[in-house]
Amino acid sequence: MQHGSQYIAPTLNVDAVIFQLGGKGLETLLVKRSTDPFSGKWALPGGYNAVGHTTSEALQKIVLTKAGVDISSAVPYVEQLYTFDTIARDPRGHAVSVTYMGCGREIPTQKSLDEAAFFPVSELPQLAFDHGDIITYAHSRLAAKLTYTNAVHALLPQDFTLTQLQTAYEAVFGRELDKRNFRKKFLSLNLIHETDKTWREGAHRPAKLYEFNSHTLESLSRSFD
Amino acid sequence: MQHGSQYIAPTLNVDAVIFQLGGKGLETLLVKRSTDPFSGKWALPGGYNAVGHTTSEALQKIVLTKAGVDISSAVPYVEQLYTFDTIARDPRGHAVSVTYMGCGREIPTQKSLDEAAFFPVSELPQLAFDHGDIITYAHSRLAAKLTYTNAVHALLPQDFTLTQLQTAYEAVFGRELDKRNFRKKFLSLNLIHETDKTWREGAHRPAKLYEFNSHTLESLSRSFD
DNA sequence: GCAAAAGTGTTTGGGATACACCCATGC
DNA sequence: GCATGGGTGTATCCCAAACACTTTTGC
Repeated sequence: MQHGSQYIAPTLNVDAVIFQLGGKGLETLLVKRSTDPFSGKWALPGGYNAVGHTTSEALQKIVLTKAGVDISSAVPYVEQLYTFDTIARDPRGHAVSVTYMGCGREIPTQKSLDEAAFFPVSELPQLAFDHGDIITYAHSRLAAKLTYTNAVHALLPQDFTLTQLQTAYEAVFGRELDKRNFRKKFLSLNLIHETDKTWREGAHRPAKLYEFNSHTLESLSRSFD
Repeated sequence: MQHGSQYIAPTLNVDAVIFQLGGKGLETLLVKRSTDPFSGKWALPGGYNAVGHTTSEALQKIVLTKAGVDISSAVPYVEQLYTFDTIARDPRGHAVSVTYMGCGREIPTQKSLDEAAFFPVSELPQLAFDHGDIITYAHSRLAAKLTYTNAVHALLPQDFTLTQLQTAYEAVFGRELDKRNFRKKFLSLNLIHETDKTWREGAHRPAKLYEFNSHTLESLSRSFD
């Protein structure tokens, strides 16, 4: 097939699954659609990717505009997820969506075009398009990433307690872990070190605070859980 | 941004990294370009994805036409790899490429538009576009897949010897494995069973032939190497 | 002193690794 | 009988999993 003659490209979209931890575990950012199709339904923040912009650039701009979230400052870990391309996924016509997955913590949302909110992945509303599938896929990918990389750092503050760290893993994995085994194993990976600070909260012993040695993504020497 | 006003989509391409085992280890399918850009250079089989066709459909058709390889019959394992989208990757203009990785064995190539051949990944010619990066990425992904799935089956015949199986792993991993440990570990995964056939070849003891219990993709209970 | 979360060790079983010789065949 | 690749077992170490009590604080 030659370009130019009668080649027509499908629409190119980008969509983002942005995770953070909240009171009810892992949450994902959604926006309420105000136009058809799926007007009134919640959806992943996303939109058109025009020629001349990379998918990351388009994503950055769209998520800021539509959901009021600035990925470059508030979402330290972002990776491309998968490209969804079934013909029928958008009732307006063939649209290929390059999806991304990102993680952050206490992500601030500015004023935006659409109403935006974080929903616990365990209590998602009805979703537009195939966005439910995309979230499920992103969740499983995040769980996998936590087992063989230091990606958790993006879900935690700079200084964190071992309990917070364990809670992050439990929220993503959806199951409880043994405290003693978790600490022994994680500390043996040499990814984090103690600080001289402690965290006091409530009527109980204060917790030591830890820091990651590096905030760049690394593969673990042996996989975790 | 609204569709319709002045939205123009980038060109959508698909490209395939098709692996098989050959005399010099892991090989990948390339086609020789006969037109600019990169005329005369080797490239991955790929081409335009027009509206109305999924990327798999487009891939299927393009690889058959340009390289003479019928994916549906000769490439039992195919998965989507990554979407490459840097603006400058195609000198003709912004083209987003959805790439796929596939594995087969003794893949027949029919007559095709372009000259097509398998090259050992250790001896690749100069490649067009960013196709060298794509192959490197596909190779690392394949190695990872072999550690946690039964995907090797796609590189082997229906009946195979344990030596063939080990050789397949060694070719993909690029290093040698211990024979006794390999056999003990692989057999303990319960993915394969002995047949009553044997393989005679050369002046030495004949080898037992094995079969996979299932040819559908499965995740291993514990990861391999 | 009591409630609440932080912190800490030992035992046991199984898989990972390292390693060398005998077996069945063709010529 | 000899060359060639097929086939096999053991000892050691480390990691994974299971499991319960003491410590430090606020009130």
